[in-house]
Amino acid sequence: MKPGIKLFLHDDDAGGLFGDGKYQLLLAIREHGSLQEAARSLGRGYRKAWGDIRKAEKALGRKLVKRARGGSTGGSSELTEYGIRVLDAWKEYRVSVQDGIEKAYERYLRELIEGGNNDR
Amino acid sequence: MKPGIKLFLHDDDAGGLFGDGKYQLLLAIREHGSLQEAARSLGRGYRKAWGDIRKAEKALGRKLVKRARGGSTGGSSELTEYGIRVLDAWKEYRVSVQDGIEKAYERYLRELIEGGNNDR
DNA sequence: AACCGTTATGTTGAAATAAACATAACGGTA
DNA sequence: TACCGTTATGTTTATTTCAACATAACGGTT
Repeated sequence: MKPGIKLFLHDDDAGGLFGDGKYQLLLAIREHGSLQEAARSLGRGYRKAWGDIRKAEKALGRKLVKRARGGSTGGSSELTEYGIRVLDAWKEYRVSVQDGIEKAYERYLRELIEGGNNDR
Repeated sequence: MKPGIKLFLHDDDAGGLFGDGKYQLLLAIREHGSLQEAARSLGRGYRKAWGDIRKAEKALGRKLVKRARGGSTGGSSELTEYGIRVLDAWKEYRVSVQDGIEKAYERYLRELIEGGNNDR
């Protein structure tokens, strides 16, 4: 039994505009230079991945990925300057929160949840 | 655009063994003395609520709610001693994490996400 | 111009999750 | 014993979410 979290950005109504899933996608795009490859590397299907970054960009009102199609390579995708900044910032945010959670779990819940006396 | 979280306890495979939803349910049970009423007050349907506490109890290996059926009142539900402890601990845990998140958001993301220069 | 791999979308199917419906069991009270 | 409101479950339907399938557009290369 362990504590888990889901982190995301939301805009009142719609949920999940940005989160760990999209973060990982950005990461993979940076690494592979292609949305197709990025999606494949995450086992996620291109269609979904494409829709995800589209949604995130719409929500943030800024482009995260610079995409090109055609050409000898078929096309490519790379992060925009802003995309890189978001990627890096989210990483720090994530780590910071994760750290806080583990400490809080330790302080408030661990003993109660995992603690010994199973009277019933 | 605001930061959100979902907190839960999980056990490797199965997810969502305990979380804010079940926390609120416990809260409502304590307040109303009845699972029926608790569910109704949360607009959740008795069947689901019942299954939820069942699942949580199984996951934690302990009873959270003392239930009785029949009698002049028809029946009743109240928290066990352990249920109360879990309830209170989760509340503190929740608040602590929420607080940490807001600080982390401020530090790492706010300006980037909500910040002015919308060049594109 | 034909080819290739990637981006760009619509559409359809499958799987997980939750809501809705339907009964049965219980046990004080009248 | 009949009644009532609640707990206890099974079952069936609706909703939401994601995977799968299908095509078109693009644009350097050959």
